[in-house]
Amino acid sequence: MKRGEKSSDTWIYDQVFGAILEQRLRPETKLTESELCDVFGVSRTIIRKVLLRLSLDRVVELRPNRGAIIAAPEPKEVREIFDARRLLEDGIVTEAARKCRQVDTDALESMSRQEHKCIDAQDISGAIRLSGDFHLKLAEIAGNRPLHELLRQLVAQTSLAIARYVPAGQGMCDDDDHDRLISAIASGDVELSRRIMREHLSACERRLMLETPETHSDLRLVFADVVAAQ
Amino acid sequence: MKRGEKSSDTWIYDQVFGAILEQRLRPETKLTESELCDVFGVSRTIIRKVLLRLSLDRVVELRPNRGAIIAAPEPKEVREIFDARRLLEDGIVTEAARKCRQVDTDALESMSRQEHKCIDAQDISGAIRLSGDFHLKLAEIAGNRPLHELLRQLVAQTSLAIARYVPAGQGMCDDDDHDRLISAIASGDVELSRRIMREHLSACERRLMLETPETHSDLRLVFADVVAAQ
DNA sequence: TGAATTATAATTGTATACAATCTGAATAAC
DNA sequence: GTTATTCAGATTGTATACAATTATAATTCA
Repeated sequence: MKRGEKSSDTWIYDQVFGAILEQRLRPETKLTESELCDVFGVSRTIIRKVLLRLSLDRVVELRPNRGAIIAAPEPKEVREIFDARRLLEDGIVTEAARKCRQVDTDALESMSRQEHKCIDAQDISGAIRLSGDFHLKLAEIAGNRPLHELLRQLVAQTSLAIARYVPAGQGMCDDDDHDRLISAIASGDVELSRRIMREHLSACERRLMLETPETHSDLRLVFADVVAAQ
Repeated sequence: MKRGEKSSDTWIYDQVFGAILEQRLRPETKLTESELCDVFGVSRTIIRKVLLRLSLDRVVELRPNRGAIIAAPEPKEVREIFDARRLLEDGIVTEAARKCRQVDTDALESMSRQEHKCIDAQDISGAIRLSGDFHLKLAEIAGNRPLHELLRQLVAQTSLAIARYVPAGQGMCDDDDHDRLISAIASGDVELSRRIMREHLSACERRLMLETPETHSDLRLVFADVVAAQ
C-alpha cells in the first residue's frame, strides 16, 4: 500500500504525527496497535515501526508490555525544550538572516499569511502546525541539515506541550511575531532577528500554564498538610 | 534473551552502536540482517528494530530493498555536524560551567584520565568513545535532557566522520583540550569555557581531511576537463 | 459486603512464513 | 567479444502465528 511516492509506513507516520501536531490526538491517548491496523489497513509490523519512530521523536511513549500513548511532557521537560529551542534557533536565525534570499522571504511570507488565515478562521490546529512549519522553514534557510532535523524533534514536542498546557480553543500566537521576524531576517539584521526570536520563544513559553498542577497529582502531597494537622 | 536489565534489542543496539563508535565497524560496511541474527541469536524482528533505531540516529543508512550499511557522511555533512555541535555545546558548556559541582568535576577528571590512558596505550577506539562520553557528560551536567539527547546523535555522527576522515591508527585528540576545559568549567569561568570548547571543536574539525576527494568520485567530474579538451 | 484470587480476554513481544525485490552468474543474441 | 536477457539464489518487506504479559471480569472466601 503506497500513497504517492512514499512508503506506507512513512505515510502513516506522517498521518499520526500530523494528528498529534494538530491536536486531534491529545496527550495520554492510548494508541492500540490493532486499532491502528484497522484504521490504516496494514499489519502490526508496519504499525509497530511507526510507533517506534514516533517514540524516538518523543511524541509517543512506548511502555514495555503496556502499549503506546501520546506523550505528555512534564512542566520541567517543557522548560528544557524551550531552553533547547532558544539555543538552536538563535543559531538558526543568525544563519537564516545571513543567507535569506528573495525566494525565501516570499516563502516565509506565504506561510505567515496562511497562518493568519487559520487564526482568523479559528483553525487552531492548522495554526499550530503552520507555526511549527514556519520555524522549520527558517532552519531550512539556515541550511544546516542536522540542525533542521534536531529542531523538527523539538517542534513536535512543543506541539505536545501546547496541547497539554494551553486551554482548548485558545490560540498561541495571536500576535505577529513571525511577521516582525520576517522583516528583520529579510533586511539581514542579525541582532534584531535574534532578539525577536528569543523573545518570541519566551512569550510562547509564558503563555503555557506550566505552573498549573498535574491532573493526576500525588495524593500524598495533596493532603500532606491536612494529614499533618490532624 | 536479556542481558542485565535491558531488553535484548537495546542491548544489541548498544553493541552495534559501540562497534561503530569504536570503529570496529567502518563506514559503508554492509549489515546483513541474517548475519546479525546469527551473531546475536535473535530473529529478524529484533534486528530490524535495531537497524531502524540506528538509521534514525543517522549512523546507519537504510536503503529500501537494498539493506543497511554503516553511514558514510560527506564532507559537507561533516561540516554541518561540527557547526551544529559548536552551537549546541556553546550552550551546554555555558550551563555546565554554571552548574558544575565537585562530584561533576571529579567525574570529568576521571573520564579524562581514562582517555589519556587509552591514548598512551594506542587504544584509538577507546579514546574516541571516551572523548564522546566526555562531551555527553557535560550535557548531563548542564541538565537539559533534550539537548543531551540531541548531542548524543551528533557525537555518534562525529565518530563516523572521524572513522572516515582520519587516517587509520592516527588519534584525534593528542592534546589536552579536555583538561583545560575541566579547569575552566570547575572555576566557573563561562567565557573561557566557551572559548576553549569552540576552539576544541574547530581543532577537531581541522584534523579531519575533509578536503580529500571521495574514493567513489563522480566519474563525469573526474574526467570533465579531459573530455572537454578532447 | 469486600478483599483476595482465579480465570478469561485483550494486548504486546517475538519468531517465522511467504511475497516482493534485488544481485549476480549463466546463457543467448548481436 | 561484447552487450542483453534470463533465471536462480540471496536478501529485504510484510503478514501472520504463537508465546508472554497485562488488564478485566468472575469467583471464592472471609
